[in-house]
Amino acid sequence: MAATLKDVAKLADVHSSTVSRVLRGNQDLRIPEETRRKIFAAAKVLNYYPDQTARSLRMKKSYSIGLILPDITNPFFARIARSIEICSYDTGYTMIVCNTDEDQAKEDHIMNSLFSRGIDGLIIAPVQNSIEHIRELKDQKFPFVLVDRFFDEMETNAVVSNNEDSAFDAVEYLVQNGHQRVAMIQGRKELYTIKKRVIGYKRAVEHFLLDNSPELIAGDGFCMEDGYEAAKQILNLDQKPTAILISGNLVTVGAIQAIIDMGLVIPDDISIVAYADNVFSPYLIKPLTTVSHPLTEIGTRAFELLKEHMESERPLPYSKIVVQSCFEERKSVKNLLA
Amino acid sequence: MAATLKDVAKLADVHSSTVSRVLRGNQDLRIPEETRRKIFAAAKVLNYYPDQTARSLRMKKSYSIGLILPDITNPFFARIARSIEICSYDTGYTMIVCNTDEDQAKEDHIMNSLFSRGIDGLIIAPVQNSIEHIRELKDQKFPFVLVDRFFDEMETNAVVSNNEDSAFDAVEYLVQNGHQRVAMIQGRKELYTIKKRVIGYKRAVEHFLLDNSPELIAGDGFCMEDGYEAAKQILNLDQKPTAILISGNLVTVGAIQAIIDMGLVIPDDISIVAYADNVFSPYLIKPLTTVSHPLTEIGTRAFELLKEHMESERPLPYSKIVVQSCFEERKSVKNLLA
DNA sequence: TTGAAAGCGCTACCAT
DNA sequence: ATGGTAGCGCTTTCAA
Repeated sequence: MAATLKDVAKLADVHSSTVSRVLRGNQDLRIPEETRRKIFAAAKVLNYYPDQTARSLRMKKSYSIGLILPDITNPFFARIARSIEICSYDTGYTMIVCNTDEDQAKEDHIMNSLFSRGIDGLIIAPVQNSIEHIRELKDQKFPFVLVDRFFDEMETNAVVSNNEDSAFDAVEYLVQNGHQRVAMIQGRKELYTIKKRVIGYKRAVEHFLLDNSPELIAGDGFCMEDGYEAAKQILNLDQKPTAILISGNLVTVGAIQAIIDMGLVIPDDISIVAYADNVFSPYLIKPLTTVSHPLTEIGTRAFELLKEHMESERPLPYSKIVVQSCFEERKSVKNLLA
Repeated sequence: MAATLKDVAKLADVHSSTVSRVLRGNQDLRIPEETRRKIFAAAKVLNYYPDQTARSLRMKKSYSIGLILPDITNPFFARIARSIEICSYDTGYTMIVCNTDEDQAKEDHIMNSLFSRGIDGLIIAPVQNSIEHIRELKDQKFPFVLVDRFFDEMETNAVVSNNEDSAFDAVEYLVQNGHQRVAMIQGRKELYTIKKRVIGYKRAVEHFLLDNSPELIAGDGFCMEDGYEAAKQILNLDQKPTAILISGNLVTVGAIQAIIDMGLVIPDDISIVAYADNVFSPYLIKPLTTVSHPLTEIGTRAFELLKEHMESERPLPYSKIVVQSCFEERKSVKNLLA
């Protein structure tokens, strides 16, 4: 059995409240060196570690945070989770990760379970089929930060990427390389980030007067098969595009596979720009021009923002932090003007 | 503020202990339907959720488990973590994941922190630079399960793969395809699983009377660069091998890159069998003959074993579960006999 | 069938 | 400078 404060107190021949004070290191109270020494010695002998459960109950603070993500198996979220974990570890918080699989009911259930466990704060990439439980967080003034996703209709803390701009920029880059017909394989349509990318894409198409046929936007879902099918569909159009903007790691692999299967060559026959994570790129043999997200920064800033809100006496104003995507030029885009 | 038992009791006009009994659903006590109804109604109205912290303190059981892994960012461990999380979620446990980065000091610290949080059990892929803290778990009769790694000198619960056999089998497969000089790029040398694979490889080399030059074993570490360097080194030997057995996802990518850079073609010039996870394979464009691990099964069985031990009244005997690797034949091995 | 009371281990307040 | 004590919210005996 683990030693308790009382055990230490008995061994050091003082009262348990004194032990608590000494071990918590309350500076302002001057405690004789002799007493401190006795107590530390006793704690050492008994290998005393404070019972966090009791502490949490008493202090109404658990030094733990919740992290709710779609799926930790996705390298994108794994990397964000990891950087949050590092921050938590460094500052004495314990992080509890849960996965929703994009299931709203599961998200609701997880949130309740985390609350009954007394988390001090929450970081969440919400499913976004419902907004009520998030609104309740606001109402309760509970500290939380959204990551990767945002509710445009509601002010909250959030750390998100500039998806709309990065999609616009990607198309602009293709235009500068002489492309006039640019397709998009979008990934899961109803997702916040995807919607933003599509908006950026459309804005660019309009702005640069590109071919705006609706068939140029295809795909739904994040599996390899989704990418494979969408690419086939697009490349079988009468008016084939010269370039494709692709969203999603596995979608990209699927699309490349389709291109190979159709006997086409990147970038000679078709140019590619992909939203693909840096964690993912090493796994690919083909060099790829990519738009990627600063995942470590997203995690770090989300944690810092949360910490600020958790440790503030009074409610703080919300911050929406927009991090910049990173564009990396590699040999998957042909310059048609050259 | 969250509602407490007392709040519910007041609203339902009964004592809090009665509420506790009813809400815990103690069957054996017959409580009038009327009372139950009142209590459930009150709980509903107040949106009551039990305070797990208080419950844990009282019951000396937290319904939480710890999971200590090298790095959740590694798809191998991410997949194991995910399957354990699913099991936990389904059975009402909360899982706390921590990463060691293969740092023994960090592992020790994490274990203490998890204990002071009152976890009921632990699943761990240990760094293995030290064995003392694991021995202590045994001494304390604390429920724990090792995954992926094992201490040959100590009996414990564990779920591991048959690395030695799978390496032997992989070499045998190459022999059956006519290969007589088989190299090995080993990954991080001092790792338990790697040592086992090397033993299996060496046993096969001896058994099938293959070229046993020590230069045929190369590499140390799990980065792409490690794989790249090791492959170059091996392929620059005077007596080049005809096949390589590679350990590690990124190591494999690095090795393939080196092969491409040297102007060689797989499998025409060099055959490859890789220890690569199924989660990883989709990311590769080149088809690869692989040895992979049943990650979901590893996680599931580890959790089930842990649960058995956590919920048993008396200490149970330890189980070492060996799961079978999966060999998948694809077009990266040339048949020299054909 | 239900209420009263003790106590899990800790911290913080009030004494001295 | 230190001890005593109350109480966080819950479960669980013991009484009635």
